[in-house]
Amino acid sequence: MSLNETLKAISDPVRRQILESLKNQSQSAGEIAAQFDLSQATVSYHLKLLTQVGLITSRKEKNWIYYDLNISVFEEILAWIYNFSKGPESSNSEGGK
Amino acid sequence: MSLNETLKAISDPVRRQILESLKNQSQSAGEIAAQFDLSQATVSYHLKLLTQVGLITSRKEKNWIYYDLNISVFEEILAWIYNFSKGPESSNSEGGK
DNA sequence: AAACTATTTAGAATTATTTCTAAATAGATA
DNA sequence: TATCTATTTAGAAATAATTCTAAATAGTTT
Repeated sequence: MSLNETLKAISDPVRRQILESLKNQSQSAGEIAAQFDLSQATVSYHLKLLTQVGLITSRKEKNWIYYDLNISVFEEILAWIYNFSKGPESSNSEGGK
Repeated sequence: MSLNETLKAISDPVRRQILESLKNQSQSAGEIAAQFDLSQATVSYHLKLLTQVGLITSRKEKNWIYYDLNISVFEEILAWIYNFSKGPESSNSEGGK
């Protein structure tokens, strides 16, 4: 997915908390939702967004849908940031209407 | 400034383009604004936001206000991301209403 | 001082994101 | 099959972010 989408995804505190929660173990949608003072539907919306952007993956098991962190996507963000500490060969983050 | 604010700041494509433009040279508000198809006021709003978050600094010189990139703030973002590739000693991104 | 230049501030309009409730799916169990 | 459980989808309401125009600042130049 695009860097733009990825950065937007991690710019929300609820979504970051979801990622951090998944850092230690795989969890079902319900288990994740239980950690928030938000409706299940709202958490489901955030999970969908994180999935679209590739930051998490999901797998169905019995009655539950388990979510897992997908660390590899962070590399894209790192690459963008490294561009600033490195030389002047400029990068290019789409956008700028 | 907070990680939350910083991530929100870089989640906007216009602001990322400003950062990238400042990567190579210091520029005045007008020079920066000229690169966008947006009003000067709008660009000024983005510059203010980036300044608040510490990603850029400004200095007045004659009739102009020059902006400079402040790379050090990126470290905070890097630290957050590194937490995922590293062990399980969990971090903590405020938020989660 | 008056006029000019560069930029910001205010406030409103527009657009996007988040959240909620209610209903829909889809699979599991009785 | 009927019912139950976990989760998602739809659509509306609430909140937040972006953008604009017009006016305000502040410092320069004549």
